[in-house]
Amino acid sequence: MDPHLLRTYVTVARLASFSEAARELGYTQSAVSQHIAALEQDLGAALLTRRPVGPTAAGERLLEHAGPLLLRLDAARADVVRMASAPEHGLTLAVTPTALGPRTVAALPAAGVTLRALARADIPAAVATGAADLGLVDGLAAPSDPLGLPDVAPLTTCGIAEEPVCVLLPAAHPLARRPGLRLADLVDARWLDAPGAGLPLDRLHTAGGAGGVRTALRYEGTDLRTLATLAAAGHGLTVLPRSFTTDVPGAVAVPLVAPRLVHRTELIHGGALRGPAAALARELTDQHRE
Amino acid sequence: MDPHLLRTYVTVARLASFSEAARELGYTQSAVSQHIAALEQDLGAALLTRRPVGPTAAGERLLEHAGPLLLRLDAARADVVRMASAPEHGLTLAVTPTALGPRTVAALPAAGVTLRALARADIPAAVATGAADLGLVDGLAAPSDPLGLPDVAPLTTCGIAEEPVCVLLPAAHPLARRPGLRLADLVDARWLDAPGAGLPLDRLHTAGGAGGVRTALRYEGTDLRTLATLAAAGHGLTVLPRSFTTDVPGAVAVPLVAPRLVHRTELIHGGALRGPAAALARELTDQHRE
DNA sequence: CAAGCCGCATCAGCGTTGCTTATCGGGAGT
DNA sequence: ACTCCCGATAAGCAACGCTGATGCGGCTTG
Repeated sequence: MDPHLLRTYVTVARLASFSEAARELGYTQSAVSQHIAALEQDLGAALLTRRPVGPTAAGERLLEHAGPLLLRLDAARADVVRMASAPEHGLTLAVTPTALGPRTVAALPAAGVTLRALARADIPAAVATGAADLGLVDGLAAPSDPLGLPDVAPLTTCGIAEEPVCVLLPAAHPLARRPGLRLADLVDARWLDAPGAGLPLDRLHTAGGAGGVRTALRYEGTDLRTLATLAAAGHGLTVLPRSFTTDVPGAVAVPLVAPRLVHRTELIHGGALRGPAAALARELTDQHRE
Repeated sequence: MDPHLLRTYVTVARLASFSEAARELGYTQSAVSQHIAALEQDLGAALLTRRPVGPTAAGERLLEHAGPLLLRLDAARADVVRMASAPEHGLTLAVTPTALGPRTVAALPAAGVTLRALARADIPAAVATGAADLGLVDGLAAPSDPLGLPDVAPLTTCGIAEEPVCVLLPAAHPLARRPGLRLADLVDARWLDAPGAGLPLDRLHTAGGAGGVRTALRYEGTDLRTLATLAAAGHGLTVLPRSFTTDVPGAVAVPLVAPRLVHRTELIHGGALRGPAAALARELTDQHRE
């Protein structure tokens, strides 16, 4: 199974056309046809239906494998060349929106930094393939428990910050005066579902037990300011790390005391840390250790 | 990066010899030398030191990637051909020692079953590569929480059983009369460390907080009977799923009530379930649902 | 210290693979 | 029914990859 063949296969499957795939890959249509034929003969199974072009059952299966496989391949290549090439001057960070706490921002070098906001699931891939030098991922976890990240490649991750999480309530909310909230107090509440903002509610689901969390409004952007404003206006509750809950007019942040969850931020990097990336990583981990 | 080249690279690195690797792979020494040269040129980095032969820093890095990569490749091939080939008559199960509960044993077909006891970390790989049709993995987890398994390939897992865990104590132990035990009661106790038996203590570590679990005796076998006997003789405590704690002379099993952990068993399988494997999987999951 | 040997690199030769151009066959739209 | 579009197939050619032979450096041995 040549990765080359695999790549043309996924291209054909994506475009649903041999000729289109050939154009995109810079081959002739004949070559693509031969690639697919070679793959099918090698695996002893039909992978594509022709006319119309589409994956068979076995082909669907192969597609599920192909993505991670090619990703890992890129990751391996990137990781090795990174060790041999000269340390770069710039620094690219892949981050989830809520992973950039004030302390982290303060630690950034003054110039030459590129921030790339991504969905949390894409950050390991970005770091692995070298699209970013470092990744910052956050999430809800039990204290000192690691976040479970998809292992697309052998990456190193270490926690760099943990802080309490707060529930953001409109100031007029009956529970806004409480010193602390238990999730059980909020079983009847409506939530803001904000999958793009990095704090998925499903972690609350599983931590809170069987009761489903009901969502009032779904926000697909990544801007936390908007999210906080929505919460203040009473469109639903949301959980945020404490340092993000200051200065939200009309809203009150109440710490979540049960279940015991913290907002945890992890730094993730490949094997070779060189140049400014190494300096930043050292600083962030040292801060946490202190 | 041809997987072929990768395979010869890991072989050379493992045997620390070009000629030996050539012999094992059925190539000439010349071919192996060319393979390595091609890889090094492709990646633009030296991977091996010659005389003596050993991986460089970049080579070490590549080795870490190569294993999972080749595994995934095998898994993809196995998964696809499994969909196309005729359903087999036999049935191979990869299991951890404690994953085979009495209910599971009862559900096995009368003939044609091969059981393969493996370490838990190897079971996903065995299922992915087709070395086993189904895998049974157990572990300690919070109720209805999935076990975190290494995702070597797109596999499907579903829980098939959960049962309380018990601490196995010598009958004479001062705590043996208690109706239930908290882990906090046992901070001073000595434990049996049995990494091969499938219930690693480290899960207790993380669940129980910072305090280290001190081990009195390390048992590297996989036999639970021996483990139970050791516990009964006072060589240390151990945790076992309840159904494994009956009929241990001289020992008493006391349920662990805090932290709330259950012994969870999961069934793991690839994409194509056919023949007896499908029947068994259906039965086990149905039992659990009821 | 010198000779021999072992092991990796290099080179020339050759078979096979893999890509291209050209052509065929079949299904859909007009 | 004609035509267009798309994928399969055939022939040709270049490049790749393997083999066998040779070169060279280091380690062992007498």
